[in-house]
Amino acid sequence: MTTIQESAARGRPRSERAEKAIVDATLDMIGEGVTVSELSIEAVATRAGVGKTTIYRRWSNKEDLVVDSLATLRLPMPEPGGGGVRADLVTYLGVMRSESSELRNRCITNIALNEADRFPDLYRRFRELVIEPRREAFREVLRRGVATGELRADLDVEVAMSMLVGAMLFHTKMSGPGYPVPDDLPERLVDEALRGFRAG
Amino acid sequence: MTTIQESAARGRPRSERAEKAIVDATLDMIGEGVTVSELSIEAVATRAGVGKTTIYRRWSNKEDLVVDSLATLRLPMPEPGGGGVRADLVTYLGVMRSESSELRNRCITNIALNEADRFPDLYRRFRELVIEPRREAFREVLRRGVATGELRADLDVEVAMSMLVGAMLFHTKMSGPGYPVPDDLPERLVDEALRGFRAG
DNA sequence: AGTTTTCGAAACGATCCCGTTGCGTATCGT
DNA sequence: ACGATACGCAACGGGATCGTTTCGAAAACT
Repeated sequence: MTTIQESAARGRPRSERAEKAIVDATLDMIGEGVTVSELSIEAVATRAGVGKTTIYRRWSNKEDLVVDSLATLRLPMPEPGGGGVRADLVTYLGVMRSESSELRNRCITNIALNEADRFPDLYRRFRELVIEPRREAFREVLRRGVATGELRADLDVEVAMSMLVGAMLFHTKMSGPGYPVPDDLPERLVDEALRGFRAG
Repeated sequence: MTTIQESAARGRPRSERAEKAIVDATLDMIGEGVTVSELSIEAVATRAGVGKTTIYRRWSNKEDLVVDSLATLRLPMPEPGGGGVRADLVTYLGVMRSESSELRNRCITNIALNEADRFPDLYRRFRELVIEPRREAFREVLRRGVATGELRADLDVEVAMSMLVGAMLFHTKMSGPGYPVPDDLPERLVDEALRGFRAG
């Protein structure tokens, strides 16, 4: 049967090592704040220690390279435990906080904040791939809180999420270099917010 | 007396019209999402209908041009009225919301969010000039609320501000194109937050 | 009128990046 | 071994922007 052959694969196979180096270089640069517009294949190749040919052989354009690179980011979304809404929210915000200091994860917010207008196609794919799953997980925590009666029944989940996530973003992105986000910010944020969110 | 002379000013005076056109072009482009790195003097000159010479004669480098341009942004910070904390907060967030749709004011968040890492010097000046005054005005509203007893005495003003401003930023910047910020978001945001902020 | 400075426009050589091609070498299957 | 493919590298012509310089015209003061 002509099933999907392993495609014969004659000749020298493509180097996974080179591929990883290319993706890593791409993500690192984006994480450092390089815009998609500014990101040059030439710079990626140099940084990855790879010939331009090796990149062009795999990706036909820059946008594809960026999307594929971002797609490799499988984010460590913590499994919400049974510790209640407060613990779950603190966990999620804690992940955001720790991620903000890691180069590799900075590219998430960098893309989300900077490229929406200029690369709508890239942004749309990125949004479905990375942003929405995380938002949904966050929403789910709040919805569960409402379901268990821990949170007010009439809580505006969307507004609540934007307050918590937005506050975290505000600190990680707007504090500027040299203004580290304090360790206990997630707790303080959640406690302050829950005063108004709680039922009863 | 050799006071600060009007410097004699022989020869043809510099055109204020050209200067304004240059600054306008700069702000417009930044508002449209052009990075400081990407901003080319050549493009500014073309857009302003001006020779490059005219720009280089006034600003020795791009960074100075950007800072000076940003400095012309005197922001319409609304005078907080006597309507209480809720009204003042809604007013401020409303300004943020309406500004997000104006090209000229988008450059504020664009600079604040994107350029901190790569142009720390520019960012520092921008922060002192634009960001801090606004934050201080916002903080002041909250502090006054605490003073009048309208808000809890132990309210963490910094956290409260980050929740409100961050939520607004979250909606204006992270919703992506084609997701307009609803008119009543400021009210909803403030009402949700005040549930936890209020005294009593 | 004469001097001085600015104006917009054009051109300079230099540098960067584009996407492609050719090269010699390396690493697979057969 | 041998053919096929991928590798890193260097070079190509083309385009954009850099910061500077030169130019003739315009606009102020003495």
